[in-house]
Amino acid sequence: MTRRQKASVPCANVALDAETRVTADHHQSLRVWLRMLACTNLIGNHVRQRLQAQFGTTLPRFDLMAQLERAPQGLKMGELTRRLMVTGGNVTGITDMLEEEGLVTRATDPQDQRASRVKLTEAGAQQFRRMAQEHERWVVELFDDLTEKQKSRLAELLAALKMSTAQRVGSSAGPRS
Amino acid sequence: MTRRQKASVPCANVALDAETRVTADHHQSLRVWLRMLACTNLIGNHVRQRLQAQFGTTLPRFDLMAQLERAPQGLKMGELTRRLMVTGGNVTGITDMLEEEGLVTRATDPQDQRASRVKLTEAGAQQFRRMAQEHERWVVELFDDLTEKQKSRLAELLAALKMSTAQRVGSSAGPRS
DNA sequence: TAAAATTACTTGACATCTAAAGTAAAACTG
DNA sequence: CAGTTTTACTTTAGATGTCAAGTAATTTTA
Repeated sequence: MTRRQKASVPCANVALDAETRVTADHHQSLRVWLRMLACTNLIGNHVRQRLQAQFGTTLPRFDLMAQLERAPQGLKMGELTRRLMVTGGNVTGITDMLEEEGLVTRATDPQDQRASRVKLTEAGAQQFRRMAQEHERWVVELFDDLTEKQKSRLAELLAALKMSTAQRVGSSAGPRS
Repeated sequence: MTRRQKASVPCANVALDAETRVTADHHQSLRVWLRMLACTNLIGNHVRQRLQAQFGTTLPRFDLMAQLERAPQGLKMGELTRRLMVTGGNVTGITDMLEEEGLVTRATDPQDQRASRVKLTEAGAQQFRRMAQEHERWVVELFDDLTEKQKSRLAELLAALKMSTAQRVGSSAGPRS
């Protein structure tokens, strides 16, 4: 699979140090990954529970609607798949649900009979706006201990991590079965 | 209407600034949250696909085994539920699977007939050690563009975020149905 | 332009996951 | 110490997720 290019150790005379450094690096990266996962779980669980309690909806539905809200002309299924970073089958299922609930519409693209364009209905847009407002409040509240500077720095570092990661996940990156 | 148009400009500016600041803060927190979610999805998808391809197993199974590996005396279901930040029913299901595969054992706690203690079998421990080694390699590789300093800072900021969040998710924090 | 390959999406089988209800043992209460 | 409540876990129904196979339309290719 992925050939991990063995970066030649700069100073060969410190093999032990290199080994130690590599090990420390491993633990550092793992620590960051696990900590980030914990944060994501905490926040995600909180938001999910509130969405269910206050709006009777789910996080995946909210996420899909959020994408559509930024694209008034609608999005094709493939585009949704890419943006939500989930597989196509999944997007099909969630779109089915939202369509049944009258929150989105699916219309075959006249330019390409295979594709369909998904749009928020007026009811969907209204519901989303109400939810988005609360959603923002919840997230902001959870970040309340962090200063503006800390949030800026965190945003920067996560941008760097995202680029580092996206560059390396290659073709097996997104689940786009 | 015919009132003196005295709307003190300084005051208005202050109000506007305050509003602007609040709004900016909202967007900052949201930006960080969405960026973190993107990183988590990228890394999680990558790891999941590799676990499946190279070991024929899944991320939830790996995570559960990882918890057991650090607790040679075993863990009770409730403890696993807490550590994995998922609901009890979920842990029951995954444990069932791992038990069928002979990777873990479930033994009723003699002190408390309701509870059961879950342990890695020798086969489970062996398989986990093999997987963990690769897992570490994958994660480290994805972080490769970040310097040690950046990773340290990221770890710090995520620790702060985790505390800020954990403090506020209160009773509805973890999914411990 | 007919056949092959690709693309866009859906379907089906199955693994997670939650929320809520169910079961049984332990702890608490009057 | 009987009755209630709590705790630990399981079960169930339903939503979400992957992966792989299927369908149909578009594009490529020979």
